[in-house]
Amino acid sequence: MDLQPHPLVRRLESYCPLTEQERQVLRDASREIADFEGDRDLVREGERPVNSNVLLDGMTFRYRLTPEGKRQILSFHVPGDVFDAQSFLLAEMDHSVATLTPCRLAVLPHRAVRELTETHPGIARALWKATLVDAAIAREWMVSLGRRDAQQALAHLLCELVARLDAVGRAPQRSIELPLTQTEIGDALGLSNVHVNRTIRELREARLIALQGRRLVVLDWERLKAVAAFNPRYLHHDV
Amino acid sequence: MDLQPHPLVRRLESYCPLTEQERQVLRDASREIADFEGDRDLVREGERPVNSNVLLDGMTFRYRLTPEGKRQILSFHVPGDVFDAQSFLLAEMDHSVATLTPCRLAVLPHRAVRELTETHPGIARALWKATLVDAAIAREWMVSLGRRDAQQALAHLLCELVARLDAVGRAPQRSIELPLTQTEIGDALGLSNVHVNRTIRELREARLIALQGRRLVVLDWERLKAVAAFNPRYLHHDV
DNA sequence: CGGGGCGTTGACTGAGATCAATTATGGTGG
DNA sequence: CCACCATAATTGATCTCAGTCAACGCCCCG
Repeated sequence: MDLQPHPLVRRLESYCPLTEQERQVLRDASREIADFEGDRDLVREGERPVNSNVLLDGMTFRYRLTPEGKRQILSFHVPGDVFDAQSFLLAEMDHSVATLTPCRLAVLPHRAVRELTETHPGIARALWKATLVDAAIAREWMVSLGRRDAQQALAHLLCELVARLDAVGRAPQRSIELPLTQTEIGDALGLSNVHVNRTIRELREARLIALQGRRLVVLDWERLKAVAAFNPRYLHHDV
Repeated sequence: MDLQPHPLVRRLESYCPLTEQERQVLRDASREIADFEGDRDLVREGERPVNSNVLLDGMTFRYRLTPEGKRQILSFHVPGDVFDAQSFLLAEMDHSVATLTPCRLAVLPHRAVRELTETHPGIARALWKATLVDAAIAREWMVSLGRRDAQQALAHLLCELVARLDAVGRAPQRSIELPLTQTEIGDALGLSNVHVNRTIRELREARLIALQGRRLVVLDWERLKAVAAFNPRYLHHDV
């Protein structure tokens, strides 16, 4: 029993039980660590990466740009997330990935992933499941983009980030680091930065949240969840 | 060489080469066929299905309902799609699935999927890849919902459906069966049925499409793609 | 032939975008 | 420690795309 288990092992184990041998080969395969500064592309649309990555520390996001220069943010990633497992099977990137903050990654060469998954069906299943949860999160965002108003959508995003960070021990007292500009929040929710500002003010004035600088404190979790109609089922946290 | 290969085998083979043995066990595992009428729920949010399904004929869609009774359609499915592989690994449904038209399904009991994927890493990889393409399609829809206007979003949806149906031989002359009401199109794109009606008229008057009843004919594929800024990369059709 | 679902159109409304300043804030160099 | 700069947050005024409401027509099916 590690006191601080490998984040990848911890995450995959939360999806499927692993044998001690599987844990060990996972640790071996992800020994290579890489550090990146904040606000920097890690992969770009159209590229063909040769590694997948596990986020160990920091925050990243996926995005697409339209020809008119608009940006849609497709997901945010927190420590423990395997944010580009898909590049192992889908050769060409259909979106870009960038850091929000300085980040530490564990590098998983596709070659190693192939070997791991062919030899250990349990690892394959756990990685597959990780990508399915990722897809479930994307579907939930579609509901925000299509059918929730600005206040509901913002509340929902905040609930989700608190829940996901809490699952990796980074939301003490429902307070989290939120290294997002209002423009980035807008690009995630399909809103303008101006409207995000006004919507944050609404939530603040309703005493649901406190948000200053990069720190979010949820003041009234129950009411925030109610505004968002937040049901964490889609995060598939409890097995 | 089958003249009319099993749709599941054909689909998975387009993702990863399979051995003759793998093809055979896939055929064996999906012998059970089920038929359903149109406009009927196949699975509901919160349920724990014991089968996955391959769509053989007809069209289905995923959706979520908000507490206010609004509906967001999350995806459409065409023959060959494994539209709920996720239920194999994520016990509880986070959305519902319904038929648009009368449908024929091949039933894949989770038990069989587990055995297949544990014994045949190639099948596991192909099924995994199918769910990754599904996620890529969801991400592309997020761009429509968040950052495309009604005309761009509608054109993009039509391009996607034509491209996906064409890949399974069901879009001769860029003409397809489109068994969607304008309300359903709106629920997919985050628009009202009224606005969908007006947007269809725009595309019709611009002589980009002809749409009567359930038949869509693309009159000017190049211009329709241009309006949508449609780049089929995200469908990952060519290997 | 009558009714319900769907498509179509018009009139009005509204949530959120855009434009344009102005005011924090945080990092930097002196 | 402080002036300086760029970036981000905030606010007000105006505009617009798309929603809502309401009516009517069409068509299929019983």
